[in-house]
Amino acid sequence: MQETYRILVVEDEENIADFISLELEHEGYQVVVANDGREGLDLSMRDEWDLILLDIMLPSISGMEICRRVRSQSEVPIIMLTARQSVPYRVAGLDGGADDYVSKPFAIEELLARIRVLLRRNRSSSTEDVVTAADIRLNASTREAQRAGQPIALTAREFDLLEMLLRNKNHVVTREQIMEKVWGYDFSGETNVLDVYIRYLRNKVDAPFPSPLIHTVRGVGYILKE
Amino acid sequence: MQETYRILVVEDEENIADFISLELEHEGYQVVVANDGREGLDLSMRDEWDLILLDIMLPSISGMEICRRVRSQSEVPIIMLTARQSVPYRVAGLDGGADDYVSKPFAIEELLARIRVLLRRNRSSSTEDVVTAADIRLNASTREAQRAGQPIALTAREFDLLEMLLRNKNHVVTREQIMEKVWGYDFSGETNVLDVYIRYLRNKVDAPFPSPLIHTVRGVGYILKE
DNA sequence: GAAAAACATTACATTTCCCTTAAACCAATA
DNA sequence: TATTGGTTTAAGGGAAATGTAATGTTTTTC
Repeated sequence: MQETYRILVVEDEENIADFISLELEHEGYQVVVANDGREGLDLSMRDEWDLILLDIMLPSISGMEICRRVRSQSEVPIIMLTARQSVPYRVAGLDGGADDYVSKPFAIEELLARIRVLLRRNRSSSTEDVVTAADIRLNASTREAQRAGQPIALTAREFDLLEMLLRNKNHVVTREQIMEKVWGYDFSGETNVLDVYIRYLRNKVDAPFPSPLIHTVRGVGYILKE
Repeated sequence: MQETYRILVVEDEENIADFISLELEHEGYQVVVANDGREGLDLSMRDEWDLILLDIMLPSISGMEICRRVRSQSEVPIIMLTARQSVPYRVAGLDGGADDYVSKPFAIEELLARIRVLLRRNRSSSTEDVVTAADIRLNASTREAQRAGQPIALTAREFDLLEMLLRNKNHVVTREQIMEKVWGYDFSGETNVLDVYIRYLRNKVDAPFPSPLIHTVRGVGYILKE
């Protein structure tokens, strides 16, 4: 199973953003575009990106500023984009925490190659453990959960349960399997904790959103799917 | 104690090799030059380098070939050097395993910046003396701590605990992990030292500042993040 | 279509976890 | 030995998480 990489493009010039976005999507990446610095900062701070393409010249907040802010709390690869040819800016960008630098106008093939380098690198070294399905995203290393970008507060048990369902997305998991994995082996016989916790999860994960993801398979267990 | 980085320069044009070598040494790097492909291959496979600068056009064996051979058995950062402007060569270089690419003629400052990026990256995985997160700064060798420039007096245990949290910034660490790492393996069962020391730390590290960095993840452990 | 089974829902009791404070312990040093 | 700074234990409290039990609803079975 091939993971789909999520790339954030922060670029105010629309024709360039469109061009990049189109090319990246053609390569099979999942792309989101932010058209100004404020939006870029907001989106980039959510930890759902495998790579960020950042224009250095932006209205409201500069790319350098965004880069610093992101770096303070994440190791996500960042490529700076800029029209400036001047060396000092390149140096500042790289020293400011960016992983690479491409100056406009650039050949799209080179940009794609540099993206491949950074993604390849992170693939092996990253310690983050992110599990996704549909628009749900669990980060096991920070134990944060979100759906459709919205953070969801989960207790330890709720998180474990959702994680289990997520790791078996599109496959039914039996009540027994869940009880063993989430509650531990020798859980005293008659109990309905699972039902209760499924409800807790549904309240938080399904109720506020249009389409439910947690489905019960009567007589067997539960399944998470769209 | 500051580590000295060892850089291998594989470059056949002597005046360029000398120029680069001189600049790198001026920056405090330890430099070895190989003047042709054969020597470059031997050296690059033999010794332990922190980074390799590789000219793509070499007599006897091409830089690309060396790059592939090195990659097959090491993750050492490689920067390709070349006179070619053409994009396909750049792409081939990057996809062939190089981490970065600088085309001649280049500004030395940019080359230096790119070297810093790659060295910085590799260093962060191993254990470093100075650990930072947000506006916190720990120096493990002098055991000094500061936040927002303000020095903070910490006891030995407090320092170890904060260091552990810092080295795992943005990742939850469980109470068990902390107890093992900071208090040692066989710590007698029931105790709440950790809670107490978390409080001490919060008093010194978080309380005097606007935004807290130490967060508890109920049922799991603690996490340091903004 | 009634009874049974499986699951959903709700309120409530209990437990666990963590925070806080103070006091005890311990080792180094004056 | 007295003092001091650092470390650990102990105890109490509060809030959140967890599990129970009773009741309601839906689906299956006979």
